[in-house]
Amino acid sequence: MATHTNRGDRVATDRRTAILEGAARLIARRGVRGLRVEELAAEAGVSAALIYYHFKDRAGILLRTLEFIGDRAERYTAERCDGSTPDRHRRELEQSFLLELQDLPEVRENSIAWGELRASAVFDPALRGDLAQAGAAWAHEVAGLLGAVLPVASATALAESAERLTALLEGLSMRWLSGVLSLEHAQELIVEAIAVETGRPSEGEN
Amino acid sequence: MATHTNRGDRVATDRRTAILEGAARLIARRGVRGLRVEELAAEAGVSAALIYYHFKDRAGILLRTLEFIGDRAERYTAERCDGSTPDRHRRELEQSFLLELQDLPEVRENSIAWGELRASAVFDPALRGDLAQAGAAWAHEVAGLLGAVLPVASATALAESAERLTALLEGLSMRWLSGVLSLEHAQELIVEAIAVETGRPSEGEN
DNA sequence: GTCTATACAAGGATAGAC
DNA sequence: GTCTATCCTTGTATAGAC
Repeated sequence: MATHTNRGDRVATDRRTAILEGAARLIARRGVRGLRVEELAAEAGVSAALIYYHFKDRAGILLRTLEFIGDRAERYTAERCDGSTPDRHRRELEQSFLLELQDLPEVRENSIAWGELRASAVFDPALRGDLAQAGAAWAHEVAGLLGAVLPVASATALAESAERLTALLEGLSMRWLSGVLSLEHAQELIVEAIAVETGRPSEGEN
Repeated sequence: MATHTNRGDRVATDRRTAILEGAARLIARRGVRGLRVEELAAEAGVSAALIYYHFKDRAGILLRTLEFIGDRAERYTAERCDGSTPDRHRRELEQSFLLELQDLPEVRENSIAWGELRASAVFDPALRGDLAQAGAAWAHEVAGLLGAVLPVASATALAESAERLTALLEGLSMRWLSGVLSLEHAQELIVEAIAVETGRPSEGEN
């Protein structure tokens, strides 16, 4: 369709991105339900009309923003630091979870947005596609890491372990974000859960 | 203050309860954020003005409803069927979790409301008190049940196990409610998690 | 305590100029 | 593509009669 790319298009794309970044920030601050188009316009430094021009309506904004956040998450999720030390694999597994439990703006934004997406999907089936897809990809990745730690485990056992660990992380993340659980404690709990799931209760366990 | 209780008070109390029940249903259907006072009025068969008369404002409705739901949850949570069969205690523990994973209107309502409360608390610190209190009580109860299964475990180990299991249940519950995980699978996963946490990997595990 | 009627505000969305 | 101005729906909350 687009036979050429002029400066106007570049500017437009930049504005689009600015809007999405602003939306991510605002969702982290006020939630999906608390996102106001006017406010987003101010945050992104554009007019409200422009947002409608680019994203059709409020639902469009939400959908694109959640996609945007999903893509962005792959950046800090994609930590490949191979090597073959003995329990190197376990560390890698732990890392992949601990990366989601950090008090960094981007991580918070992504976690909050994910929680919001999950909660909204309870009432809005339109969101379930994204949710299921991203969730499955994540679980699959975790199952792979688990497989490296437990080479003898069956594929289904690995898949179920992965489901439990990812579901647990979501639960812990929500407790952290809702101010009921400290970040440090959440980190300890997930690490210990990994230990339990991989059959290595660490010191102090029963 | 109230020196007597006449028929008018009885009716008023009934209406109050009807409103709270309606609110619970509506929250389960549309979420906390989707709760509309007019709609609630219709659902409860009263006028909107009456709701404001009884609950002051929208926030008041929410707070009372969440209390109401919390109290109601104790009913089906309070299953005491003692006896001292060998792994009687484990069954009791499993039951206490499986009670939260049933496709009954009341259970759904409570689970959804709980998820909404959790999600709302991320942006509204006013809700964190209720959340922390109810969560702590639940975790404590679970720790007790765990203690019966693992008499030799330390108190902290039990508390941490309880935290992991309750957080996992919340995560699984959200996945079920958001239509990404079947109820049966959620039940299997929590039962298996209990097995793993109590150190008895069931058949098929690695 | 409970209702009807209504004021009032906020927010989503569009029109039309540039 | 982008803005300013504006419309209009929806939803919270109150006034005042009964």
